Amino acid sequence: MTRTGSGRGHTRDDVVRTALHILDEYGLPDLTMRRLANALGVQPSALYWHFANKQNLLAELADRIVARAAADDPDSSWTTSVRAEAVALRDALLAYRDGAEVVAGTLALGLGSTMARDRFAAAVAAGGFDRETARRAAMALLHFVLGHVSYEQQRMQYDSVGVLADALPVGGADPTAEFTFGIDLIVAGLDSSRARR
Amino acid sequence: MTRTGSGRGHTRDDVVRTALHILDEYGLPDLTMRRLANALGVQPSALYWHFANKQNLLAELADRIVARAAADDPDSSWTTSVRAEAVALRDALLAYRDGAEVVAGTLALGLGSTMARDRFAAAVAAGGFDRETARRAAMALLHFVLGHVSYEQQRMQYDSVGVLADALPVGGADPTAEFTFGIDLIVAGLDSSRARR
DNA sequence: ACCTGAACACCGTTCAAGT
DNA sequence: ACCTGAACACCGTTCAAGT
Repeated sequence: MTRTGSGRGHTRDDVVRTALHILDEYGLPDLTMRRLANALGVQPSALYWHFANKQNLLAELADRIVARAAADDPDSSWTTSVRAEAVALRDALLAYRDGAEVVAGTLALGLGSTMARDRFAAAVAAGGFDRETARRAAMALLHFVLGHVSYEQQRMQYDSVGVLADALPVGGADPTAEFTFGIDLIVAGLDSSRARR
Repeated sequence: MTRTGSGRGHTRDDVVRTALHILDEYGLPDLTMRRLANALGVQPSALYWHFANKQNLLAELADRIVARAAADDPDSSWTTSVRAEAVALRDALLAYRDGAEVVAGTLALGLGSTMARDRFAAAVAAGGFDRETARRAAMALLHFVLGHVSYEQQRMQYDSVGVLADALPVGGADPTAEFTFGIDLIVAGLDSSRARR
């Protein structure tokens, strides 16, 4: 599967694309180096020519997943553009099975997905906030988005396997509404801190 | 290690306490069933008499970690009590290595840590919000806290091993200030939605 | 430039059987 | 009530060597 380029062997890009395919089809727990090697028709050890370790591969996946997020609604108020950024990121994460967990898992390493934070920071900064405030707000938004979507995706998976704790219809039935609610809370918080200046 | 009760063998409680000790000492990746069995002087298979699987064990750990969070500042405004709840939860998560990840990982299952959400919901509800709003706000708070502290703890671990991406002093140097900032944002957002009614 | 073969040091879980 | 022994079906990673 996925042989590109003119040379004989696989490209780093081949590996990444096959990995993304496995991720989306079978989920993060099934994305093992051995399974990936198998899908490429190659020995597991071959993967270590392309990537130093699994963590680095996952960081690359995280970058590609986040890169798909495109909000771009210029000439709109900073609040609607922050909201648009959040929705676009959520959509990008939802586009791949376990997308949020992959991104969340590599965030702390500083390897993948600096992009998401930067986009949030830029959108907030357009509201006239200083750089430090924009950075902190971006992190808060990011933590909420990653937390929410991870939760959302874990639940999808769990109740497709039917393992959800019995007495728990507790979670609201409308994830999108809950997501919007959370984002609006943070945006409103920012806006009120702006008014107070 | 840790033998309690009158009978011959280990208690479920012994297992949990030993697991918590390994978690705190060596971190989540090193908390394996085999290592845990070893610490108890028992075969790995013996653990499956006490717990159906590892996931259930982790859920129990999550419950214990969260249970330590005690805010209890009665007769204070709902905003300060939400803040106190958040700080107490963060402290509880920080009390064990990888505490946030353990709790975050079992949250979606509905097994462990319903307690954290309920405490937040109660604190918010004291502000006179309807139940649905309180629930959603509680989830937003929870996602932020878990995301923030997971990030915080991952970074501690990573740069103790010296694997942090080189060009990345990007993260602010004061985690507590960033945490407070995020919580204040959400609380302010809630407060402004209250004023608008 | 890209991969094989073989090994090392691990995982979680099941299940019959023991005391 | 609590555990053993043995097995099953896996992991990520290293490293010399091959083409």
